[in-house]
Amino acid sequence: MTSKTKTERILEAIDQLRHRKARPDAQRICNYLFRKYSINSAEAKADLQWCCDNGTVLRVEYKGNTSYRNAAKKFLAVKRDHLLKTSASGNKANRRFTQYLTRVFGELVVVEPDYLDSGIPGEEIVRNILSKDNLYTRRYINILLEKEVECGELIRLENGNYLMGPGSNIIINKPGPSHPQPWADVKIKKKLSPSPELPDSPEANEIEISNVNIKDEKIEIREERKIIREIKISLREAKAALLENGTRVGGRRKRAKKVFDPSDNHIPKKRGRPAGSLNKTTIERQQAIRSRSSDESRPASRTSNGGNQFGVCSVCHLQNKRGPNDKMVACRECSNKAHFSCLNGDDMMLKLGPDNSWQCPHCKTCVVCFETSNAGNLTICSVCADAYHATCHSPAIPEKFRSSTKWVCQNCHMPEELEINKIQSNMTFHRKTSSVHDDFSSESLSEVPDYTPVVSRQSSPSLRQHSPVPLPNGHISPNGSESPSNRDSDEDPNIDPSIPDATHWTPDEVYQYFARFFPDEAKVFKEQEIDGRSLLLLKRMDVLTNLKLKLGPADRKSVV
DNA sequence: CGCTGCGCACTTT
DNA sequence: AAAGTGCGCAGCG
Repeated sequence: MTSKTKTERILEAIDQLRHRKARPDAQRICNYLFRKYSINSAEAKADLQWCCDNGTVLRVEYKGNTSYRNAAKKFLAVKRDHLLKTSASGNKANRRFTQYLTRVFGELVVVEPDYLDSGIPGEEIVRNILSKDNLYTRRYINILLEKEVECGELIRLENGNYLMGPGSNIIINKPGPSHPQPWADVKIKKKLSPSPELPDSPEANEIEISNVNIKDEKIEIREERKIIREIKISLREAKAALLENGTRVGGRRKRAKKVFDPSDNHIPKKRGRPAGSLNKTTIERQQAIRSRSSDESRPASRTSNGGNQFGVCSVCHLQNKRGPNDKMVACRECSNKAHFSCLNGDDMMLKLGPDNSWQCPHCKTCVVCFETSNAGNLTICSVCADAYHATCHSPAIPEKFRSSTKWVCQNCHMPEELEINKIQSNMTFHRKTSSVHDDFSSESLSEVPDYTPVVSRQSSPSLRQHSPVPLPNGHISPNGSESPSNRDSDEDPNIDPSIPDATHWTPDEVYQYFARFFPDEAKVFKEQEIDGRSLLLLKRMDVLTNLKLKLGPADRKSVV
């Protein structure tokens, strides 16, 4: 088994030690690797460090000493608890079909072990079922497959192929002796959470979904992806075993417990530490050992904790920092990392999100269907960096924008009625036709019925038309001469009264206002001659894309 | 003597 | 409360 990767060897060592109830510390892991693979201590430690850095192994402090954990198993346990709570919500698969499917999987996997790796194409499943009997129509099979995916019995991989989900046992009916074969029973004790939009059962309604926000959903999706990775790893192991001609893999058989004197059998044998043996002296001893060895252990732990700052950039493939402030950004989904500076290019697939989180091109998913680019080319919004399949976006993304760096998604797109030209022409029109409000400069815009809803309420959530405001130079803005109480009567209570009314500001007043907070950026408003009204018409997209402001990660927040 | 299994106290979830 | 952890002991080769 020298073909094992270093990660596999390390994980094997950890699993073995855990199985033995021995602490999986560096020393024991090294011993194990030396015994089993003749790997020297230095190399083993380097491998262990490598595994810690790439996240497959977790370094933990437990009971005062350092242990190493199989990250996958750690994750599975946490997720299992979480999902046990959530899986109570209805949405059951067709039990009969699930069993049917399980059998089909077993058969197909025996014919083609690679299916354990790549998943089974839907068409192959359909064909197999159709060839057996006409219990199901092709259409119905597809519907049932969809349902299996939704309830987690089946998993659709990124390539569109299917794997049996964590809730099911693949039964591999291998010809030959029918002795139990552990590898033939691929069990992963997990349940994928049901599709969020599905549950409509009474139980599901009891679940508080009002607090579920987008962030939670994204975390959920990320975790589900990790589960899929776990399943793939487990299946790969099963495949390896299958290819080994059915020989058992894994640890030694447990020896039968020997009872030397049957009369002893009922007497509880005192083993291990006596009660409360981990007393103060033990702890103190451990602390003493720790403080003695802290000089050697600290650098190691620092390396692992600081792992985010190191690693190879998946864009430029360099390991080193490229400048004093060039941090590594980690992909939200996988262990890929990239230099912050490498993500500022024209490649939309490498764009950071507005919250500075990043999905590498491999993990980038359509925000509608959550499928990756494997399910079709993704078009990235140049404002919010969300990705869409052309047909997932509503309306469908026109062909000419599909590889464009200028496309803006519907969420970020300025509504047509807000386009400045139209508003301006609207204003001109209003000026000419209105007999009541013919002096625009002295009127609050909020009093112009066909203008207000568009501009003051929608286009500028942060700057209002109302309330007199002391300008930077001390004087009150023109409409401040009106009685505030008068205007407040028709005011949106959601608008913060501390936000000044910029309606009638001159470009210079706009500049002065912003100069107090953003002395450098404020110049842009002066250069562009943006007066109060123009300012109110600005949309987030304009600020981000048209003002030529240098919007670094921190700046973006303050502008939006 | 080192590896392994495991009872049970302790810790974490 | 349940699950995870690993100390410390005993058996084995």
